[in-house]
Amino acid sequence: MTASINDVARAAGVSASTVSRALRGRTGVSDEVRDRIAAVAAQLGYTASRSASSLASGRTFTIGVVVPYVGRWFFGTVLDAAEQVFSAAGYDVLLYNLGTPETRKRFFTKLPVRKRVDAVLSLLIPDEGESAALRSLGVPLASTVGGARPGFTVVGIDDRLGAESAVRHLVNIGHRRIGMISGSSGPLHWTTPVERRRAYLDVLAEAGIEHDPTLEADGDYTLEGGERAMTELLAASRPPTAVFAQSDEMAMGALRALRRHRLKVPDDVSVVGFDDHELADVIGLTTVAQPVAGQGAEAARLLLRQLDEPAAEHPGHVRMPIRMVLRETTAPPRPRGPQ
Amino acid sequence: MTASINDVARAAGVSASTVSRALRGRTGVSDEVRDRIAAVAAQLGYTASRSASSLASGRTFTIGVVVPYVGRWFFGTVLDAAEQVFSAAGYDVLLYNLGTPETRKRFFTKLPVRKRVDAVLSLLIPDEGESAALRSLGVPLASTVGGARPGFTVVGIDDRLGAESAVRHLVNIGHRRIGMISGSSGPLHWTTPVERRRAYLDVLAEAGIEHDPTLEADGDYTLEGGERAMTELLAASRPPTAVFAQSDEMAMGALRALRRHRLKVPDDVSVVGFDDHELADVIGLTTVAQPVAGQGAEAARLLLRQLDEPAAEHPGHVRMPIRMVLRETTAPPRPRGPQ
DNA sequence: CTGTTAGCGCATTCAG
DNA sequence: CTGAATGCGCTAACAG
Repeated sequence: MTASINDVARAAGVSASTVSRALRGRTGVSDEVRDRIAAVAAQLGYTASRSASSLASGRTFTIGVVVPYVGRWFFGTVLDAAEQVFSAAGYDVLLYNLGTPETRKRFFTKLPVRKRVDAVLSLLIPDEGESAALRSLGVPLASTVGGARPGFTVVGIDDRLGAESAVRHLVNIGHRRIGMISGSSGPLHWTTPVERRRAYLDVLAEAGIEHDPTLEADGDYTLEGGERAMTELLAASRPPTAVFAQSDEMAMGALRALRRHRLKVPDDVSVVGFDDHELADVIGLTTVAQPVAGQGAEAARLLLRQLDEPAAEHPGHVRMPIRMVLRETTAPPRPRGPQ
Repeated sequence: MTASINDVARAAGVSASTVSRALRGRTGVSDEVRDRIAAVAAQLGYTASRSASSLASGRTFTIGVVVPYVGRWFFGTVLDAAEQVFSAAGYDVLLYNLGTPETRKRFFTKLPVRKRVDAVLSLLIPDEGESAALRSLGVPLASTVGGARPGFTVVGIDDRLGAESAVRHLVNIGHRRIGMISGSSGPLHWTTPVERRRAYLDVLAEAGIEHDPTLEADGDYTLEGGERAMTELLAASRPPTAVFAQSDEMAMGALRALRRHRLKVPDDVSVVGFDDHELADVIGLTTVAQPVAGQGAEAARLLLRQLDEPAAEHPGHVRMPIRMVLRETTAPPRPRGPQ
């Protein structure tokens, strides 16, 4: 089949170990021999078998990346940035897309990454058991979601602060009936929606607004879910004049629902999202911007650093900055609300 | 470290080969022994090392997927669908994100997938040299983009037909000054924009409309590119009353540019896209819908089939259906055009 | 049905 | 600076 290290050794008139040393840039090979080997290898189209070198060295030069759903803009963007960092450092990426409960369960019970990767980057929040499973791999772990977790380097944002800015903005421009579309359908350990909800409740309380449970709906972090949730909210006896959606995709779903109900944004209802999706600007969506690609790149970098300097001290939790972006989907409520 | 096959063998009181056979469901192991081995393996948390088994068997149970840009909706969606098919069949996915010319070049010269994968799915169109490089791997190849290529199983759509529908729609509702935002900045072998442009020219000719080169601009298949391109078109001495964008993302960029110029869509300018992006509906974009996830899943399935039955006959080119989706960004031109 | 014997292709000792 | 030996963990023949 394809050339092996012995083929190269024979053609270059040296031993296999010399080829191995030469090609990996190890010291102890004369320049002349190194050049000759490089030339022969190139000519034969030789590439070391990753399986064989992993087996021999114990290193795989592969990073496992676990994603809840690659197709979603947020995760695709994080993955994109992380992959660039990894590949620039010579690592390959093994992708695990865990969209359904079954695939997720299978992944964590079978752990196909065992003995296959040097580190794992998780774009989903593992529960206790899943965390333990990952820790049992004995490799560096990082994550770009959720709060601090033992054994993980977590790169994230201050969800509480972000959500507070969003809701406070609505309060500041005069809204009192403020709804929320949350993304809480996941397991309990998924802290993001919990944090954002707490911020919502806090800001309402702080503004002296009584909390109305009929103003909350679950949007499942999807466009369709956001649309359904908004429809629910509109069906309330006293619908909201403003809505905080915990993600831009849900906010866009809400906008669609509003359009279907022939309600004007922001005249009838204001909408604020979270993320600063690449299309938020096209739509004119007011939102809380977070560095999505930045978090992926940073997490990847921290992971590589752990691989390079296993002994050094490594941060457990890094927080990246967020900022409020005002666009055209929010405005003061009408003198008298709809209805 | 972690348990090896010998640990399991010893604990179960059998030989390593029996463990190997038992765990892989091969025949020739008594049920009693099989159960015992399974129990011991589970208890020890044993998973076979992929490196070792690949080295011994020659199979990797890994598929290499080459993507130009994971963060883009189109590719993320294709990848998502393909990954699901692969993982359901027990294959892992090695992801190569080739966003820049450098990473792309490095990938095709070093071919890190050599000896690492059982098959390759390409979501980008390789040029002649790149195709040859992939073919040299000696594994089944598939692609979801571009036209038929030797050595590849290509799953795609009829780009010509799709583009014709889009432009014809604009002609049918009365437009005569029809611009196009293309995605042609890539290398020449990228046939998609070429096909779509030919369709554009054909439909214009068929309608007796003279082609005006100032009505064409390159949008680079990105949102920003689409915006720039639209801005260019608006600067023409006689700007278009309708625009065909070769992708929804460019169309969205065009919409943004139009908004910035305070032009109404579709009153002042009609816009039609291509893809049926998940947000096209939110925005009300008229577009040519293609089965994006469907193409990824189908390509993955065909690849697996080639792996299962290497000897059988395999299709070289599969075309999936497309359809025109009319929404709110297209309408007949004003009685007298803008200006 | 099960154990024994050989490698798979490479990295890593250890000599020289 | 270089080569020879050894083993990484597993699978695939071959015996029994």
